[in-house]
Amino acid sequence: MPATPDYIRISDEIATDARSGKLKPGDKLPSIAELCAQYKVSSSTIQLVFVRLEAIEAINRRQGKGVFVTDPKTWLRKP
Amino acid sequence: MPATPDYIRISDEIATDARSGKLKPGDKLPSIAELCAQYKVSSSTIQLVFVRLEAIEAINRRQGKGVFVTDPKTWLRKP
DNA sequence: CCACATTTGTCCGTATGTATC
DNA sequence: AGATACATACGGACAAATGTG
Repeated sequence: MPATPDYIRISDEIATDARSGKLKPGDKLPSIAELCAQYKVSSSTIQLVFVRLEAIEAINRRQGKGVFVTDPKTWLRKP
Repeated sequence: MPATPDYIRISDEIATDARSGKLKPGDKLPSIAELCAQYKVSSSTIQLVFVRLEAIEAINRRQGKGVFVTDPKTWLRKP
C-alpha cells in the first residue's frame, strides 16, 4: 500500500497543530528552508503543501515576509 | 500589476468552464500532456493546478484513468 | 537612495513509481 | 507485455517583496 504522500502528511500535521492550538491564528510558520530541513523534503514539496493549505484558506502567504496561519474556524475544510 | 500565475489562471479557467456548463460533472479533463500543450506550460504546473482544484474538491483524480470534474454545487469555494 | 541578505513565489525538466487499459 | 496516464518528489533557476544597514 502506498504510504501517505509527504505533501499530504505535512499539510495534515500543520493543520493538526493549528487545530490543537499549538499554532495560533496569525502565527508565522518556519521558513521554507527550515521546513525542508525539519521534514527532510525539497522546497518543491513544501510549495505543494502551501498551495494545498492556501486553497482551503488555512494559511496566508506573504512574499518576502512569511506564511501565516489563519483561524481554523474560517477554513473551508479539514485537510 | 503582477500577472496572474499560470497555475492560478489555468485552475480558474477550468473552474469557469465547469460553472458555465462547458464542463459537466463527471467529465474527464484532457490528459496532462494535452493540457501542457494547450496552455504551453510544464507538467509540474498542471500538477499544481490539480492539487489546487482537488483541495477544494472541484476535481477527482484517479491514477491511470484520468481527472474528473465534480459538481460545482459541492465545491468548497469558487476558485 | 542603494546594496545586501532573507524569504517567499513561480516555473521548469527530469526521474521514478503506480494504476489502468 | 506494452502503452497510456496520473502521482510524487527533487533540484535548480530566476523573480519579487521585505527588512536592514
